[in-house]
Amino acid sequence: MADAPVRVVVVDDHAMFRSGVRAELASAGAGVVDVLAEAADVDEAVAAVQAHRPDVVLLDVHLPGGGGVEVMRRLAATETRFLALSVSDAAEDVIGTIRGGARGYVTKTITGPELVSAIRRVADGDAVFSPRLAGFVLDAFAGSIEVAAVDEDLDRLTEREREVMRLIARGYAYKEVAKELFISIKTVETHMSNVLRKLQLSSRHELTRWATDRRLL
Amino acid sequence: MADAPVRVVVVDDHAMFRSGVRAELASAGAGVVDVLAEAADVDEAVAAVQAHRPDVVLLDVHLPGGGGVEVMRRLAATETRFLALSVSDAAEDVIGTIRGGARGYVTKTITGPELVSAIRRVADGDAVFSPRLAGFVLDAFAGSIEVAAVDEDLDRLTEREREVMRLIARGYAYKEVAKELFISIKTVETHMSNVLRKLQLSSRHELTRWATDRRLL
DNA sequence: CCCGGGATCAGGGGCGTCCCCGATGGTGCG
DNA sequence: CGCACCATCGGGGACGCCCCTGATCCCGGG
Repeated sequence: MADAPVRVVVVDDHAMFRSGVRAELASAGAGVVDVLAEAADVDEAVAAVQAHRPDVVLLDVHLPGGGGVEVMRRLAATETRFLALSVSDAAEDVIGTIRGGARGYVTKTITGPELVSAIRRVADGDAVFSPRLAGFVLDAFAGSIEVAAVDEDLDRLTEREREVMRLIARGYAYKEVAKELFISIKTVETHMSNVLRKLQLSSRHELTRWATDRRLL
Repeated sequence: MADAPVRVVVVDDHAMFRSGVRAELASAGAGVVDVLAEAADVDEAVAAVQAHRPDVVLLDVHLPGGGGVEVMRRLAATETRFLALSVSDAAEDVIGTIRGGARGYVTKTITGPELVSAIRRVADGDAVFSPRLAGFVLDAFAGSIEVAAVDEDLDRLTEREREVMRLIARGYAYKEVAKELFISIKTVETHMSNVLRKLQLSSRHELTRWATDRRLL
């Protein structure tokens, strides 16, 4: 337990959240986790890591300047380990981040002590996932061909079509989607028609199953 | 690793499956897991456990004579530990079995070595769950009030209503449910109307989400 | 400058969903 | 026997879903 402190850089675009992380880590006691620096976007993150050479980077997934994946790409040469810390538990984000090189992925619902534990385990070379995520991360790697096919299909959707698709898959009625996106019902119908055609599905029910099977919600 | 062998009774109504379990456990080597007896229904299981006093009972959930839960109820006085082994990963089965006193629950997709490991861990007093199941078992206990409420709601449905409910929740159209259950569409509509009213839901989409949230599929 | 693609919208039609009303027969219970 | 409950079915209606045709606007590439 009384090893050398783990040296950490915290990357997140919300200052409030960075403060919270810093406070939680500090309350674990001095000499357990040492926050060397913080960063709020991709450029700052790269600079901070190159300057401080931390053991672990706590990395937000959604980050101005390209996201956490971009940070990892530009620091691929270093031997720093990345622990993704995100509000999202969508498969797109998780799989993408792991592929980008993260050694772990936990959601922001994590408690302070759990985070400390996760950081130490990543520093030791372990992979750490939130319990909910572990299962489908393994599934995704077991069936990685299928995941690739999904991404291909998903790429054929436009941004607007993806928005509509997500809401429909969650059970929104066309009317509700229209209100949510400030567009007409008819426009929603058009987008949905395109979505179903591009994904080769024939009803919103199949879409729901398609999306839940792939944890896109 | 070289502790005393774990003494086991295998309970399952399929002889073929019992043979498979026995073979897999034997291939782990002599003196690791010792299969004392097999049983194919509730009465046999109770008798076998009382006769052999095993460390662990490998217990199928769906069993003629009342299911695995009944076996555990009638053996509650013993200090035997139960490891449920089932094809089902439905929440109803998992939660019910755990409540009945099982110390673990693994699905039949498990490999031989994993099963050996699971048996040893249960014998040592650990709780063992298939990765997919661990998450929602914990969820269920965290929100056990809600689970109780679910069961209460479910109990208010008749058998026929539950059948219809399951099919609808899986995305079947009324017409398809009718064909599947050899009844008229109108009857399906009546049942669905009752289901929605009893569960205080207002659409088949809410029903789908309700069911998937609780893993009733 | 035209052409393609994306986003927006409209009308109309076929079918699915969900509700209202009502009806029949079976079954168990006091 | 009367009564409650269940399963079964029907008509009809309001609205949702999905498709088709067709239209406008904007934007970027050849």
